[in-house]
Amino acid sequence: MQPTIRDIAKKVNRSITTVSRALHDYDDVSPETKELVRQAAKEMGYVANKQAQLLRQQHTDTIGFILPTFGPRFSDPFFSEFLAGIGNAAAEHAYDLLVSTCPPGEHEMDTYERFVQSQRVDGFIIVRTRVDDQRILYLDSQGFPFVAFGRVPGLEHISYIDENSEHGMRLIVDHLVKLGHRRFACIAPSLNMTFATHRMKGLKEGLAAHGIQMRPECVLTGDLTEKGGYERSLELIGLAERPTAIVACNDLMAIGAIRAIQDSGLTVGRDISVTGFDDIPISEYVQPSLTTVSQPIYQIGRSACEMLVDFLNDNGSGRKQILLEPALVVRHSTGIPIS
Amino acid sequence: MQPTIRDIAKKVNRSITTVSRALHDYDDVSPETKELVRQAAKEMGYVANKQAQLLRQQHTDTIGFILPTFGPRFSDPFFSEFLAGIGNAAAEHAYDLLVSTCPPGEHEMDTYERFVQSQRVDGFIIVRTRVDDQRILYLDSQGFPFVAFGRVPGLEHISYIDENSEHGMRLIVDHLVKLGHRRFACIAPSLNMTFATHRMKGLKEGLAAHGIQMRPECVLTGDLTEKGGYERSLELIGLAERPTAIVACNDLMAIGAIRAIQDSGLTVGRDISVTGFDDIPISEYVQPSLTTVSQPIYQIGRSACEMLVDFLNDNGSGRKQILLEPALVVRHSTGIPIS
DNA sequence: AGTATAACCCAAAACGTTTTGGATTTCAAG
DNA sequence: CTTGAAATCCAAAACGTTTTGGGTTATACT
Repeated sequence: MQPTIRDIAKKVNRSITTVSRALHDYDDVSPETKELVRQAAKEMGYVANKQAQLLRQQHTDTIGFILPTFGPRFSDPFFSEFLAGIGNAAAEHAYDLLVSTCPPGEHEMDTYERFVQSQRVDGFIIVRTRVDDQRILYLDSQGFPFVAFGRVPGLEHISYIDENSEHGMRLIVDHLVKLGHRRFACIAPSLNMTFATHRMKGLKEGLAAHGIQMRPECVLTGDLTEKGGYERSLELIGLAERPTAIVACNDLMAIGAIRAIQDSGLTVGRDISVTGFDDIPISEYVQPSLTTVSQPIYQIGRSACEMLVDFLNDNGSGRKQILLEPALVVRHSTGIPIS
Repeated sequence: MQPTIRDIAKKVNRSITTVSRALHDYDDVSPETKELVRQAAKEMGYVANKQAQLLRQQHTDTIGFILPTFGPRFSDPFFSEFLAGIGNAAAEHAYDLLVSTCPPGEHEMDTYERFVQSQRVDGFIIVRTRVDDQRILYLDSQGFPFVAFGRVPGLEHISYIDENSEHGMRLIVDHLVKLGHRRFACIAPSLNMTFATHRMKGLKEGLAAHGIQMRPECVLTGDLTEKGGYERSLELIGLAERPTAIVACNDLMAIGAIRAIQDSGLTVGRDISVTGFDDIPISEYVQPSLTTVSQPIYQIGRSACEMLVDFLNDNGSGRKQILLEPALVVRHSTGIPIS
């Protein structure tokens, strides 16, 4: 059984008040008493009961993060890196991280409501914002603290960190156009994710700037997995007027695309160029290595967490919106089109 | 401000005792009162304050999981899938998941001690067991509930779930030998991870069964990342008597190996065959696709969590050791050696 | 001597629950 | 009418902290 503050009090012959205050270094406790208490606490292996402490203090020192898990084979490296970021930042600021998993839709909001109403967490980190994002609408309406990775249209006041996907996509387009590409295709995620809208906007505007337009049958939507990228790419390859460049909206789908092209007997970077987005570590190792746009996912996780912690402590000073500039990473999945 | 049980009591003109008991469906509350209370609770949007509830009940309904994060670019798909497994299982049993991140070594034990002593979690899930695993030694000595993914030598009594890596490796060896391979090399993880010892044992015994022995310079240790696999493979390729098969102890390193072979101007599956271990989703999509051993990571996460929950509820009946049989997945990174 | 100040200490309340150990009422049986 | 049991209810204690609102003593100053 863990010793309590009461046990220490008994041992050192002081009141529990004094013990508590000694441990918290209040200055109405004599140095000798403080030393005495600290000594005893250490000897007895005392560690404060967090539940009790937090109940009294009326906050939780924990931040919530709900993983939007899609299928059972949920293995997007994006998330483990992001999680590492918030986890480490949280640990540094003595916050705990309460993680829940929940597929988007249906019971998702129940999970959020349960967490805020039962006062289990002080704030949330929201990832992959959506267009009509119920999670954010709800938290915002409740005045519950959160920071989002991703903007959400129509809600400019919320705290977010995001990368400038429009710009990232323009970098990709410029790169491909410079290589000589004119026939573009694209594999987009479902457009209710805001990052998808930004990437598509950047893509279309980038192309428009060069007087290029994608034909409607050339833009398909995939589910962000390799499998999705693979299947959509086969469709694109089968098109009468075959595209020379497939712009995938994330690396995983791009990797699927590479594979589809190879399975069709074509060569990536010659017959068809492929680009990704995210620069997950593996994209350097696939063959050919993937031209993509890098975003510092770990760092974004860290920053998101730190923004939230700042907010919880200072009650909301500090910068609330951050937009990161991405960088193009040219590798070998893109080349001069042969046709 | 969330309403409390006291507010409900006032509203329905009963004591807080009765309200509490009504909400918990005790049978010393009249049906009418129950209905009344429930109605009021719903109207007022009452949700129990979890901190208070748990303080009183002297447990936490949360399980702890500490992610052993190596570098900042921590993006092992293994972990996101495993996490999804425990997360979903925990949610189903109304447990929360407290996740912390901590690089192995140094302060790792502090993190564990803090969690158990501050009574923040009811039990732990431990992943990637090590040979002298301080975490397990500590938890076991404290009688603190946990289940491990991975056995640990000398501690047969602990609750664990593991897959039969020895067998998995023997499947790989048999497959390669049947193809005609005799010159094997291997990229092992640090041998203080128990899964590494099992896999190496399986590998060596499998080879021995065919009268094959690996030369010492042919077994190198990598850090489980693509990068590590790539670098170690370059060394192996540079060897005077070049191996015809590189057995990597996980998929990520295998993917690095594939890349290294290709960068050296050789072809995978002809000049050198490569095998992985884990069957992460991407291994189906690299080129050539990876021959590997599949283990149901998501399911293992689920089971580990369920074992722990069972233990916490029943106080320890039920099966405590599970060993899963892996399956060989033959793809295109292995073939008949040409030499 | 009286009083103000500083230094140190503590009892009790509070946080929001659950549980303990009855108390009261009702009603049927004796 | 008394008794016992069943059906309802509740005051208070408890969980382990932190905070409030003081109290006591010693010292220094007028």
